[in-house]
Amino acid sequence: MPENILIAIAWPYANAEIHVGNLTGSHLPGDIVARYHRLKGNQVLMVSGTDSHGTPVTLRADALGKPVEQVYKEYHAGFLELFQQMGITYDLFTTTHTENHFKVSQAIFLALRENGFLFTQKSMQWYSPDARRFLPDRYVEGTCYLCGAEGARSDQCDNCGNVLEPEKLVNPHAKTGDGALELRETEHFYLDLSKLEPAVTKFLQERAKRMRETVLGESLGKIEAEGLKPRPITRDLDWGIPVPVEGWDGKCLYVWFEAVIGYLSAAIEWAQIADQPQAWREWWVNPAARQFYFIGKDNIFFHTSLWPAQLMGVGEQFLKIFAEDEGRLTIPFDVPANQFMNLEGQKISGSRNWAVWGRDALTRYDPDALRYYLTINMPEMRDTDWDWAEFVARNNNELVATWGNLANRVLSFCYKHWDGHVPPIDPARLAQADLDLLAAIEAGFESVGRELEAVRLRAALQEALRLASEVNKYLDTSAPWLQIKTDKDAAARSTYTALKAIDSLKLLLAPFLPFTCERLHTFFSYAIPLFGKQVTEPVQDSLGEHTVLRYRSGGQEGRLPCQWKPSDLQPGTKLNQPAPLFKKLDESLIAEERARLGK
RNA sequence: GCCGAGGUAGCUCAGUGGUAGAGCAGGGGACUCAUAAGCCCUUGGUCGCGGGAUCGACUCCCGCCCUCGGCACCA
Repeated sequence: MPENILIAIAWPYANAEIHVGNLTGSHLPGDIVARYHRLKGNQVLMVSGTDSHGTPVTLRADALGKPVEQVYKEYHAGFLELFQQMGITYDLFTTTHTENHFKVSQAIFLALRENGFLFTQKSMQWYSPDARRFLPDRYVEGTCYLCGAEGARSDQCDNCGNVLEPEKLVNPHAKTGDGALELRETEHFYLDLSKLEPAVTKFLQERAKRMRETVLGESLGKIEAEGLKPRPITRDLDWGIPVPVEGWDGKCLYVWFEAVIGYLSAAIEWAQIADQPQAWREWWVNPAARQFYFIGKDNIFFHTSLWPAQLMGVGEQFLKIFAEDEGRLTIPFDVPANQFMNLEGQKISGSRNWAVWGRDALTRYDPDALRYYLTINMPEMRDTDWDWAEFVARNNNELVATWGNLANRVLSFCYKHWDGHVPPIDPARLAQADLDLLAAIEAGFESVGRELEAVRLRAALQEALRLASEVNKYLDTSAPWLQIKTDKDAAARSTYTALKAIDSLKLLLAPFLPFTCERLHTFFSYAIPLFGKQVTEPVQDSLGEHTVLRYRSGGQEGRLPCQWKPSDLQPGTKLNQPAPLFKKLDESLIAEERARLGK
């Protein structure tokens, strides 16, 4: 029976391009797991969108002298292009600036309020009369009242590391250059996380066995040590989602509160666009649905504590308010957060251009070459490093040599000697060695599948590559290029065996290397593709127009049958002219790429 | 400062209370279907440092050093 799998991926913020660290951190692992479950025939919904609200976007817009909406839309358009080229197959990639997301977020807010998890509190905030707005603490600097260091942020001093009370900061001034600041009173809504702490603790304990050490330590360990404290969830801002309460004009829901709600609102928008308006419930009002959240380590708190607290806090109220219906929202199954990827030994930094940008890299390298390196080097347990020499070495020694060359050597040998057909053998006459190899490869559907289920993607890819190596060893032993000189039937059997093994490996590798596996799939002349197509389309609502990225499955009813099973390659099948799947990379590019960094 | 994760062969990483593992790189060999790829053999490590309980630890406990993240108004 097909399972419902929600693949939820961190929402990229609309003030920077996406780099390899972002890709390997969340978008790529999410896509790999989504493709695996689609191949298994499960019902997958993979969603994310551009986080378009909040102060950083407005500041960026001010700096560029452009309207905020234009700025977020420019980044959004770039994201859509990247995901299509990289094969990140979102069922819906939307944005937080939609009428639907506004409604859903406001309903969550009201449901939490109804259930008594919100309260209001007044506080003093720095206000810029010149800019006519309150400034976030992050944008106010001054002298630390504890250690005397200059350049302390009003909420925290980077010199002594202490958390500061903003109103005590000495000589405060705006980082953005606005004139004198004054303290003004303001009022905000707070989410009373302390009331939800027992529920969050239970939620984490129930998942402790499957969650990564890094994720659990960062959340459960933290709560046990410090507890959960109330957090403000509104801000003095005009770019965002209005607080749905009378008399609260000029205030918006704070971005971290509303951005995570996007996982739910995007599912609802997807259902509307797909013209099955109730379909989102299969992932969101279904205790059996499994939700996976792919994020970076900087985001752990928001996804393991805050978002579950919001979901559990709304109880049955959300569905009552939003749909006049009954039921509870599904809570996360796992949050396989990744660590960070550095670049040539240093932290990735957009402002210093110490980065490998996704769209730029794709102008010079094939998506599967990038996907391979980003997966085999994924920061699952600890930070990893993108090193151009290693990229070239792994591409040439592993991807091309072990797998690409294997597919090419067998296909071209077969194509040449059997006139473009799979050797017409009698499968009943296969030798023990042939059957042993096929059994070893077919066990991969279990072993690779087990790693993918547990979201251990490096291990899964390593296992698939190890199996490819088994086929190389088999070929060396059976040596069909020698057999064919003396015993063409024997050569036909070993070539058929190797072809069938490759046909199975193609599926095991497809979640990781979708473009080349799809191409290999066509060499075998299959009628049904492995994967569907990505399309963009405009959507109109009361806020205007936004463009979304969607995924269309290649199947008749929008879904392909289960293909995650061993090859059933028929002797005598017509093949298409094969060609190498990957390119060897020249070592000279290492120096070229390194020269680009930091400029 | 506090909390958390990590520090294992030249590189990237896996691992466990009982004589240290893989891939790549380095060295040697036989072969030629293949993108000079593949296959076989092989050299590398006092498992961050210092103590402790144990018959015995890389693995458990304590202390320290280094790297990274978080610390709730950056997402």
